[in-house]
Amino acid sequence: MKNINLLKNLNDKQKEVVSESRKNLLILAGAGSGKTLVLIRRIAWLIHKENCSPKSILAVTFTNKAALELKKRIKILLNNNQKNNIWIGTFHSFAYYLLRIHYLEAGLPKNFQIIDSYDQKNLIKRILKKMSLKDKIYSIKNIISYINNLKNNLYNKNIIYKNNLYNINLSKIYDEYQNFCKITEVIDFNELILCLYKLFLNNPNILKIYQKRFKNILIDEFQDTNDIQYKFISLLYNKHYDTKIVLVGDDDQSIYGWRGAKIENINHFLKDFDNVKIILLEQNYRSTSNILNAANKLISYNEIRQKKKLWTNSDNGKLISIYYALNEFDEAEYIAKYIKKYFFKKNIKLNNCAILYRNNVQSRVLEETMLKFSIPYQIYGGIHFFQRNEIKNTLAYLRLISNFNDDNSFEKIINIPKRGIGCNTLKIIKFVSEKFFLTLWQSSIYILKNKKYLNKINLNSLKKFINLIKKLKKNIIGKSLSIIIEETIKNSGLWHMYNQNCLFENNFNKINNLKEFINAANHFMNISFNDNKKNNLIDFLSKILLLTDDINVKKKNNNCDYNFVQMMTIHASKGLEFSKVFIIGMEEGIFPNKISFNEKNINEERRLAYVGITRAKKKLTLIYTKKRYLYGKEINSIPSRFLNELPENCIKKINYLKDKNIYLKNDVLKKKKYFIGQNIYHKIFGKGIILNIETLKDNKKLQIKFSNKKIRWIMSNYIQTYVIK
DNA sequence: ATAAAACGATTTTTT
DNA sequence: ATCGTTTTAT
Repeated sequence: MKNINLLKNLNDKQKEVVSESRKNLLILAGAGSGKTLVLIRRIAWLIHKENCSPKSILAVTFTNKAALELKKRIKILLNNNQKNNIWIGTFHSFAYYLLRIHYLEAGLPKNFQIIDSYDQKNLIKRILKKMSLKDKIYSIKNIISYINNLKNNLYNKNIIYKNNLYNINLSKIYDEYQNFCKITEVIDFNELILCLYKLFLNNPNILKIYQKRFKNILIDEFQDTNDIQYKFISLLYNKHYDTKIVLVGDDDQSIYGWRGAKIENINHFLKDFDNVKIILLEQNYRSTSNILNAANKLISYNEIRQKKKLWTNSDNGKLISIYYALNEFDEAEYIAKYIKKYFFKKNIKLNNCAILYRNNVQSRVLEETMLKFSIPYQIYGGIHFFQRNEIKNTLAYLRLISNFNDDNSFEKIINIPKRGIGCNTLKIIKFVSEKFFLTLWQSSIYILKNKKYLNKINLNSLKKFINLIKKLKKNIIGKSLSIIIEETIKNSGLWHMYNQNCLFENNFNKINNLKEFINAANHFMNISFNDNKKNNLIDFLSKILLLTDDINVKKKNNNCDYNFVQMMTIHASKGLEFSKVFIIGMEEGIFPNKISFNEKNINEERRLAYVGITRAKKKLTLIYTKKRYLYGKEINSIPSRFLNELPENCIKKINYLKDKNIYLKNDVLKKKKYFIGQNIYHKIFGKGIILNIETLKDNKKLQIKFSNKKIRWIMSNYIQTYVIK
């Protein structure tokens, strides 16, 4: 083990990063410059060459996925199977872990729970209702950014906002929000980090323990850190303990400014910390010269940036194609035909091919077209697994069981499945809760005890609900997590509710998601923070919000394993690479997005384009259209300004428009016709015959008898229905 | 209390 | 177009 050469196959700059001794480092690592490899080697170097204890190393990543990858690769490099005590994780999981230990000093309840942005949104809606403020004026988006801003500025209300009525109300909403979190024992994602920051600030003795321990701090994706995270790093760093920080980032790939990330933190670091050495990793091992030249030229239109220029030893490669499509259907078909031509005929794995887009809505036509051409694909993103309604409902039951005072969850499921507790009953429960300063649960108990406020029927419904929750809670004792979840889903009536209408495609998926959730429970418990193997429900419920996984991948046309065209937003593609990349919708208003038509945001859009382009290894195709349907309207497209910012000698224009006009009239505009008795084929259910047709606004609901004799209603626009010619 | 109809907004998304 | 929310009708 001691013989591994940690500098093997590295260029000079990379070697410098791995072996630089006892200095604060700022590593500006361009796309495809071997950043992760270098980070891993550096960690191994610290342990083997500088005799640092693995315990002294804190490595912070932007996502759990990245953390897992880092852990895995370090384990392989260090070639040991035992736990190595290196702390690798996100800011949030680090904060969570420490706050569970120091909850008392942090002023948190022992069983505090975490709320995600979805819960946060719901909570704000409820507060607006309670305060009778119109959420059109006080938009949820503004309120969330107000809350996050305040937390980023350590609750200092005086700094940013003027004293007008609007801001006074915002401030009131904020107080309500914080108060509500306190009562129901929950904290949001930002508060996690802020709480730990405060804990350290107010308890120097605790801070000292961790300052002494973490003498090597490495932060990946530094351009994505926000204010409070930066403040936190500064606090944890103590030069008197010889702490050394390595920050790795790329200001050109900063695409999360809208979420509060501050590229300026790179400059702050240079100013605030002593003895910082900057190392540029500019040699790219991923792309051809043409692709890199295009990326460099494009990003040079951003004026304020750390000047950095990617270069490569590889040859020019193919020219970048720019295809001018008639509309989004033509756009998708061009890609489908290309894939058929180059990937199918030559038998190249489809995983090497990615289709990237600015907005998720753009994936729909792609999806239809891939199905039409029988090309297997995977879509990343869209609605997150844990934000699906059926999962959220299950979570709400589980949370209410573990904390009766969780008002958010209480309100969410009080009438799911329907049990005759409507908004009037809820209003009364709320009224009583406000009158006596009770949570919704306590208020319900009060109402039941005093038999006041509600009539007999409603009283009875409420009693049934309260008893159900009590029964569910009793039932979990001594059982394993997946059993708890399964029984909660079944006993709560959720399973029955979704299963009842299982004939509909939607509910069929929901039941499947619930099954997946039950299975996932065990998997999640295995990913624990360090050695903490406590398998209790409370820990699990917080963890799944922190340790989100890639369950939200949608696979279709699954002919063979691991062979799908990859489809995702450009944001989601960050950190990945593909031989062949298509970027679609290169049009003003779409990319750059029309909401970003101001200088600051245009720069971020440009960085996004830069990220997209640099995903490609061998061949890149950019597509824009003449016309496009968007939100039900046809618009004339204007080519994206980014297309004009590419060097002429790297690109090749393709324009088949003339031939396409005839083709379109005959094919794309023709709508499918269905009739009773027609034989069809469905991608999941197989062969079937149409029994009944119900016409809706623009699509049709088909009742189909499948070969297994089951009868289902299927929406015709679900496309999995194929007409057999 | 619940179902149907009208209305309206509409980027990116991880923790 | 589509999804979520609010209003209106049963």
